[in-house]
Amino acid sequence: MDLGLTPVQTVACCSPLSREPLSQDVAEQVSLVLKALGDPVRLRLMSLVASHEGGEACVCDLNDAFDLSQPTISHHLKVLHEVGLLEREKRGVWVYYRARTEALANLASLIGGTAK
Amino acid sequence: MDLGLTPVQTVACCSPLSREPLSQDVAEQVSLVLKALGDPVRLRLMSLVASHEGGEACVCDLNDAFDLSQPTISHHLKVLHEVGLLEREKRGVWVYYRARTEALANLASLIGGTAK
DNA sequence: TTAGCGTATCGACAAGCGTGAATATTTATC
DNA sequence: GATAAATATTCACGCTTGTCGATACGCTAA
Repeated sequence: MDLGLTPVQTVACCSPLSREPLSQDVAEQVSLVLKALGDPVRLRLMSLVASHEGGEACVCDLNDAFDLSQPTISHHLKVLHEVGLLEREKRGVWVYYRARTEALANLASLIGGTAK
Repeated sequence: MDLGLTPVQTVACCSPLSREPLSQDVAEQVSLVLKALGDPVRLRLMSLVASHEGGEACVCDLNDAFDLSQPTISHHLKVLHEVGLLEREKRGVWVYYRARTEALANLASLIGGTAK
């Protein structure tokens, strides 16, 4: 079933939790996305980026929002990126992360949705 | 901020991720719920219960759906219960778990919502 | 080229987590 | 009572994960 898609892309193609039992394969993919969000720091990072103007934020801004080392923040951003929740773009020395709002929307409808 | 509420109850009272940055306190509570769902087995358990007729299922049925020991399933159900995603009711020797669909809906609107 | 800055990677460590075997608890039946 | 069945708890064991310090990489400006 895996075609090199990121976990978030898998989320887009299935009925909500309450509609029918999740297959093991799908559950494994979706759980990766939820696990990525299941950390206070990453959840705040995601929220900071998503609520920032333009839906994107520079790493330099994000570092200052936490009492954590720069490598730690970088690590969390990588986790969110690998799972497909954040896009990464480098501009000069700075790196900007953008939230994939459709991914969040898909995840939301999988969790709480009733349709499809 | 904690008043003895379960983590899912905390989810109900805040704006979506993309609306404004999550506070650290809220992020900590919400991440507990997401962490609970961030496991393939628990995600399937949640889906099995939620999609079952009447929105509830007996543990006896759930055990058979996995290649895992009974204590392990019991453990996962406990995690989902403690976080407030599942309600527990004992009828005779059997235990039934029911999905809190409003909790799922609240979580969904926090993740993917734009309103409020 | 060198220096400096922003970001990522590596290595290591403690803490947390999923799992099963053994055991306990609760309820129904004999 | 005793026995059996359904579910929960305890304990122990690897594996994963969050964190930081040290270091490397990439870009820009002197």
